[in-house]
Amino acid sequence: MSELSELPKAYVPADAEPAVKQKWAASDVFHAEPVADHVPTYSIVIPPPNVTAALHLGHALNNTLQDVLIRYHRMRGFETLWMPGTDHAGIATQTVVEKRLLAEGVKRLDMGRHAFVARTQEWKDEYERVILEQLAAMGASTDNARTRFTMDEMCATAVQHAFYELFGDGLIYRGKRLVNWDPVTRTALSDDEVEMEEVEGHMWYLRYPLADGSGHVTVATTRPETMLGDTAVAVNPRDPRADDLVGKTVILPIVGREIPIIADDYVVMADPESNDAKARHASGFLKVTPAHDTNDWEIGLRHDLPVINVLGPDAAISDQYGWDDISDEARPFVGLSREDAREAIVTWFTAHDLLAEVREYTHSVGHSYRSHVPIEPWLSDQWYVAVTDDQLRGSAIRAQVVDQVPSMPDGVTDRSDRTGDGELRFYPDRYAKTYLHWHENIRDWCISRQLWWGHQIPVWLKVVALDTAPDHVRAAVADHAVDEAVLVESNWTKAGARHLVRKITETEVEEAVCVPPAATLRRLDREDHLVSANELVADLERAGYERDPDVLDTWFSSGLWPLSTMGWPWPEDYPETIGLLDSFNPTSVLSTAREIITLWVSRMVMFNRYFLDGRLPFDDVFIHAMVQDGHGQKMSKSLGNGVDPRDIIHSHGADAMRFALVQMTTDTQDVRMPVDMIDPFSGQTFEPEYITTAAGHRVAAPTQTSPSDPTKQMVSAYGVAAGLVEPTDEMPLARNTSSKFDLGRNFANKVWNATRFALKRIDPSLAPAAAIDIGSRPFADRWIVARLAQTIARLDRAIEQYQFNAFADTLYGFVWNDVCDRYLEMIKPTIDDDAEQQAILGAVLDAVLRLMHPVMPFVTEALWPNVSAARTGDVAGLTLPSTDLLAGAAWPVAADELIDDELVARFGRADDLIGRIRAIRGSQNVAPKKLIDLHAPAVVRDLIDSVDGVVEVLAGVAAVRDSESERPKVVSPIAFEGCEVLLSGLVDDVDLDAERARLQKVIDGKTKQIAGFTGRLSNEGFLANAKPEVVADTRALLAAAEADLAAAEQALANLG
RNA sequence: GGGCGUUUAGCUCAGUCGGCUAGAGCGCUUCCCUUACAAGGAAGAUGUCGGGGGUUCGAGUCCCUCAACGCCCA
Repeated sequence: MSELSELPKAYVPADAEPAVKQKWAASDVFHAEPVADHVPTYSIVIPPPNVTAALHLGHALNNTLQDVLIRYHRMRGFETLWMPGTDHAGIATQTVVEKRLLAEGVKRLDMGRHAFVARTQEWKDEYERVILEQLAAMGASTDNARTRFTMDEMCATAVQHAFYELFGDGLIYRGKRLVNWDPVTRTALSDDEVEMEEVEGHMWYLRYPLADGSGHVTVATTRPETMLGDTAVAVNPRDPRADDLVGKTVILPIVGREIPIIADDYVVMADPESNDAKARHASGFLKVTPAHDTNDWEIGLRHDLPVINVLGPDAAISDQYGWDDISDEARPFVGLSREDAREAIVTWFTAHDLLAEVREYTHSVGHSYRSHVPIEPWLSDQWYVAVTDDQLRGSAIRAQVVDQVPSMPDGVTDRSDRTGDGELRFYPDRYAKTYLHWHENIRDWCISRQLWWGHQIPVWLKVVALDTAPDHVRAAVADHAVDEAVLVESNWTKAGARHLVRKITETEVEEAVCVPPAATLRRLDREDHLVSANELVADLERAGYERDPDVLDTWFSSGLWPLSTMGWPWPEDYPETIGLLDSFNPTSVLSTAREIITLWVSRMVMFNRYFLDGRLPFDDVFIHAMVQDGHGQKMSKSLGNGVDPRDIIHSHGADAMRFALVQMTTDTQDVRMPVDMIDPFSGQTFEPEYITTAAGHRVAAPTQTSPSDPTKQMVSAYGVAAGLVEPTDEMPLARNTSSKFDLGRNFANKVWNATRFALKRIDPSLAPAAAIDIGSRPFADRWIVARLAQTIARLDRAIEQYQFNAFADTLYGFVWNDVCDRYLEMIKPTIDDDAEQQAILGAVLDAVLRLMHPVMPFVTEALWPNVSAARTGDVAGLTLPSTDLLAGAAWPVAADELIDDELVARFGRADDLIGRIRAIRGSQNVAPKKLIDLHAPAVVRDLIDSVDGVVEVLAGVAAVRDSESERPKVVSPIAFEGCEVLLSGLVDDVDLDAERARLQKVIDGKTKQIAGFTGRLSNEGFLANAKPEVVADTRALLAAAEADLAAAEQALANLG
């Protein structure tokens, strides 16, 4: 017995985890280096968590799954890279920092850009540290030396280079468009940052008088305040009233503007009987406000309508942004918020008897995912990526594997033999459709954000009058319409920049010069090669250019993540990244959540393929479940209902958390996680008080009363996340926990104790000389090795298919049921005197730790030195090379000949017999230690003999006798495989009535079964159509059931 | 409005090619602190597989339909 074997009686994660973490940190086992072509590699880039806040269990789930894949493949011998890092998360981080500052009474605008960015940087530093700590605490085996941040120098170079390339290729353009404007954060949002919410609003019916005084038309609108910007009234050409009215004009009330009535198919005709609420509420006349509604914008384009913007960036009525025919009547409305303006305008219409009607109307309104206020469609200059170009959108679709997307949609060129075409696979299958559908309906991507936190757009702008513009600029825009951009050659391009010009009005031209990153500029073959990046910028600014103040959408930088983290585009500038792209991009798999398919997966595929000649950023995309709280609500940073993984690690240990998360990960279902709290005063677990927020969410009340002492209070994680309370000494933070993790905690403890058992029983001085031929061993040893071999194969298959739940269940069943409940019990009587069995136990346990390691790295690594020290010999065919660290150990390999289905099946029969005996013992309350005798016919005795004492040990049988030659008086009979088996010596006096009742129950059950089988077998259709082996199986089942019935009846008769 | 899912034991969930005599963990009941483990062991009870219809020799599984819930997109 070694010194190491003195393990505590229970596994205490908090005692074991720090030392294990330290061991890993001190080694380079998680570090990956580029390798030669023939060495297999496996790689994942972490979906970089936002530095907005700490991670919750949703992140814990995703990162655990990645770590399982990473650790498994590392053990399989792949050169394995898991690239860690964090995301600056522009708008999200800026919003939380602004909120925090506001609480201190400081406004962003007062503080200035530089100071604000510095403050945000501090926030980022803090949360980056927290997040990396959380990842380490959960055991994530990331290559920490390579940790990146989306705004660090390496990533920033990639972002600027990518922008420069796309700009030069004509795939980035600037244009005046309606954007999704968030008037609170005052930035444009991309389509997928807008959340549609049902709103119980109104439909207002406004009368617009006809200019010729012949009456009026009634328009229906949910947004009366935008009427100030109306430039037409539209009617459907099929509407019977259209013929009369189209061509006439109306006088826009308040404003006095004369606007035309036009015909457009888009207009929904009024139909009070329709199923469609829109048609029921339609008046047939649509007010057209091109500046404030995307559909109206389209109508405006079709009919060449003026665009009159009546709102400012704060969504208040304004005459400063394109409204120049303001009337005296309209002037009082200027400056009103959109809400006040709505009220005022409705009042005005009522007062002038022009409000025909008001109806309740529920409709969807886009809201900012960040500030949660309604989005304002707003006209402004923004940068776009032309993702609808076939080089981007088409390439993203062509990447999909043929069996998931057999044919290309209209307008997309077919797949070719280009690298990456047809190689991208989604798991589960169905998400291939989500991805496809998104790209079918994609629009150009607005990438500018009016923020300070992020990658500032590397473009310098200048507006010049068309007649004073340089000749080459005038010539370039001559043939182009307003808003059509064109690339030109100029002194700036000679210096390495790229130069885009467009008319913004008939008399003005905007020049945009895109400057490459210094590292790119250095390498350019250019005429004016002496100009540095700084000088180029200085020259531009001297020439009157100003840098665009906007920053890029966060997804622009995260879209480059698999490239930028590996040193692209100039790895030689960062020597540690040389060779990474060749070895590890494409990465093996991207693991992420559903909603990320559109936000991120798509962009990574487009960018990676565009910049690396078709190469994919990853081969597989695995979409994992969403973690919900106990009320079925998604856990999210913004809702504040997320559970900090450190809370679970505190209550259950990292391994328990990981195991439970893996075990819950199925293909179809989201994970529901009822959350409890721990009373910091007593340590007691309790169910918190819940409240319903204004938005209708069920969350833990910000303050909670101690269940152990009603005078004491504590604050909830929700309260803190929502900024409603702060923990203090009197009111500490209550940690969360959940009984869902008990399973994992118990499992870790189980393997801990199984190891304790083995260490006590293995004598290292008794080492067998040679590798053990398992065929020469008793049944128990042969069986457990066969089960081990079977288990390895099943685990391999589960990983290959991303079936995490199957992986966990297979592991759990093997370790708990087979190794602990069966094998350890079987060998107890023999192990002390059997050196070979000790060696086999050591090998089995060694393999168990390896198999469990990807899911439960801490407890297995903690036990590893002890188990390694207790290895006294090998089993032939089972490859378990020794290593210092389990994290760097090889995945077990079992030779094919060790898989033995017959052995496993035979044990199944024996175990069935054992179960029946144990049931009798249980029902008669026979003491566990009391041995009984068993009387059986030859066929059963043969089975018992063939498993070498296993039945005797596990069922507490002293002797197996021939039931045909002697029959004891006091017996309990059971039916087994059609034989009557008798047990004696259980009790002094058998309760005959109880025995009869028990047998009668067996008889009833068997009779019912027999009826079922007989029915099936007497059905000619079954005999004719069912597969022969199914018929044979059914016959066998019937025969067995009939034999059991006969045996039970015989036994009943024998009882007298 | 369109799409994708889900509905199986009190709870949380498995159930692959249709062969099922429907499983697991927790919880519950009984017994046991048996020298690895009470975070444990042995045994036990609990099911209209959401409702209805269909295909099939056979449906938890396939099809249609209804209902409820969730997510994504518009």
